[in-house]
Amino acid sequence: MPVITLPNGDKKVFEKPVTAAEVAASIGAGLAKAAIGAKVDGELRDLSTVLDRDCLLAIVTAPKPGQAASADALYLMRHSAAHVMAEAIQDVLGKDVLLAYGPPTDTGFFYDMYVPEGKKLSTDHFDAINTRMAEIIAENRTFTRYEQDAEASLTRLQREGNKYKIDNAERALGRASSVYKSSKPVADASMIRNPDTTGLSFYATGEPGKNWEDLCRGPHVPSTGRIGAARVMSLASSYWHGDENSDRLTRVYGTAFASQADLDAYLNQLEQAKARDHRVIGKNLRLFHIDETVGQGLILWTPKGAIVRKELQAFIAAELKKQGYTEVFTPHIGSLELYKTSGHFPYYKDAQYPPIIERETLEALAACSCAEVMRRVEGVSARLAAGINERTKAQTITPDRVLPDEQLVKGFMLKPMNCPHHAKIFDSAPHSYRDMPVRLAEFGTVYRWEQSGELNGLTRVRGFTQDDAHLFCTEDQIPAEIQGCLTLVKVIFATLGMKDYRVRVGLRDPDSSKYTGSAESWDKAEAACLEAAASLGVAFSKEPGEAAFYGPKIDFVVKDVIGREWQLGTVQVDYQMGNRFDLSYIGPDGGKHRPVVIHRAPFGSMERFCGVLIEHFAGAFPTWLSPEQVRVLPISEKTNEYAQRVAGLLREAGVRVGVDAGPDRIQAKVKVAAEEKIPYLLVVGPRDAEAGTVSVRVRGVEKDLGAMPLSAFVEGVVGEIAIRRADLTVRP
RNA sequence: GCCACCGUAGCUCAGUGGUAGAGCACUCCCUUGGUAAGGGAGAGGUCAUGGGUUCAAGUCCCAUUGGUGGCUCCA
Repeated sequence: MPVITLPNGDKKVFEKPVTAAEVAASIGAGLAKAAIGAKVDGELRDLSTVLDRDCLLAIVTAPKPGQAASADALYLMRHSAAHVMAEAIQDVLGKDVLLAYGPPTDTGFFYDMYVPEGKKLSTDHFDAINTRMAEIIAENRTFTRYEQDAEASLTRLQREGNKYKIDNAERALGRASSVYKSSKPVADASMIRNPDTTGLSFYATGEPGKNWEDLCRGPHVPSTGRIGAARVMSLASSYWHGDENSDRLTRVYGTAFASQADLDAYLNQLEQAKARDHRVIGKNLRLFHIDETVGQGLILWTPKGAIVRKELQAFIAAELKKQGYTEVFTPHIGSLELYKTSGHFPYYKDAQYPPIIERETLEALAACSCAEVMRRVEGVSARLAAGINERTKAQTITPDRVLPDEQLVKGFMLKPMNCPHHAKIFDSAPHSYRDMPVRLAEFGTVYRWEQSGELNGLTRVRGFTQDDAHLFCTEDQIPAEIQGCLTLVKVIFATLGMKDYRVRVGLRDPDSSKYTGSAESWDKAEAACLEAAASLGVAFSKEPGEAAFYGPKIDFVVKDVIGREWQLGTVQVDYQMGNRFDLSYIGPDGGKHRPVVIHRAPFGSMERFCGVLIEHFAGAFPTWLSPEQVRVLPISEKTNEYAQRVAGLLREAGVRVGVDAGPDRIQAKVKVAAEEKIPYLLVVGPRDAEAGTVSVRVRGVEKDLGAMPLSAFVEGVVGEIAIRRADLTVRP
């Protein structure tokens, strides 16, 4: 006698077990018709799920026309559409395409599959796949769930010869995989585990034994017709279980929506996003250039982009000054020994440009074997090893890396981080506890050997300038310093009108012993990070196990126009660097103490941050950031002279101004300037020349706003720039 | 780095084995005008690079290089 509690608190009592569909029908015909799934005690289930005990039940419905679909409804449709797409692909390419794993995602779904040798899935197949998917949806076949016990299931999968599904099944059953030795955990075992029985569930799209079937945990919509609209989107590749040593699979992305209109709107939105892409805008507005002859991932800042970057940097620098930072400059390279001391080399050598070795040394090494060269480059002196091992109280440098001095290869590295240089600056003078914290800031350019496939416009590059600083402080000062970093973030994001970011607080994994520093220190630092993050007023997540081994951290993450997340900045507490570099300050007791170091680059790099800003503003920067803030447009060449006078006055006032003195008509000049997203256009003709006025047109306002005295305009625009206003406010 | 796709004028792109094209931008000429393109002419190419197949290659094949989307990675 199940008692079903509905979301509004109503209770319904049934004499015998009922399906969720029957409950929906008992509530109303309209609900029954709209129902596509059920949420039982918070878990998404098929509508056909039998309810045989007391539970909370919410019916998941397809949205009415014009209404937004619920996340649950989209999940059901997309999970179901993944089956439909898989069937369509097998119809088009053949049954020997082996299905592996096909979950819903935020914007659709994908299905990983193995395409046998000799066959190829390409975008040329998309029309056929889409057509077939539409047919399957039109056939409105029922999603039929049935269960088999473990042995029968495995026997069946063996017969079908799909090792991926066997692997899935074994993992779902909690057994070690007999097919794969991958050390990585299954991506999401719950996708296929049947929570109710010890067996496994299968779904037939139609009749079991007759129509297409797949091992699947579910749930699904009742029938294919309840998927509003679906289509295949793109091809990519993936590894089985995300393990690059495992099989390479073809990942087919698709998406589904409750209606064709929703799908069209989504596709349209993707189109729009493309126009906001910083790579597109950067090219159109001539902000930056990447040249293959210069090198992958190396940004050439063209004059206009250089202005944006410079203004942004000046803004950040001004805020740092207010917070008591002191600026330093350090070179782009440092000796190998420096990075051996910090530990970056050779531990992160794969992520760095290879060492720069002097010509004579290189010639001497020419006779050595490759392995010998590596050994001599990566080796350290006995003195250095002893020092580090003593200070870190561990065998940080193993004996096999210690070589006699004459065998060590000396050389330099392009710096992958600024901290070793800054540590050396700190160490170059004695420090009293009275001087702490020491805040060393530098827009420091670093170089990292990112994998070529990861490079992306301004957001992932190989040479970039961090808004870096290192705060050398006492343990007691950590909370205030972290708070200061976050205040800076708040001020700058607020000025730029950026609200769409999230914060991750990386905490230590309590089970792990890999961390350095005492438990009490960690507790305090973690508490300080959490408190500071909470004070920002945006969403933040605690991420246990995500701390660096040397301390907890706060990361700032933003999304680009196509939904990819990029980490901007980070604030990291570091208990280790003081040891590696033997840093100290004199305490009140007259003795030496280790400073704690806070690494902070809240905006990450100027490159990535500018990329994000370009997308944030869609290239329409506020006046203070705009490469060209005002453009004067003479009506005809007869007023060119007046236009030049206007421009001269603005330039004298510190405004970046241009003049379009060409032979075009005013309509053409306005159009061109609008496309270049210039904040203010001043149209000047004989009337203005006579009266000493300018006719103002403001970006985003599609008409002439009338004339105003030139002096008033200058005053207005200069004021707007001075306070870094986010919007355009000067009006006649 | 791996997989797939792509690379034609400064930009956006057409060109399915037979004489390299369009629009915009650029230069010049006409037009001297009041708010999203007035008109005309001209110039601009080693079709990413290198090799191969072919009587003939932008087009087909191989390699390299760069880009895009994913995967993996990201101190």
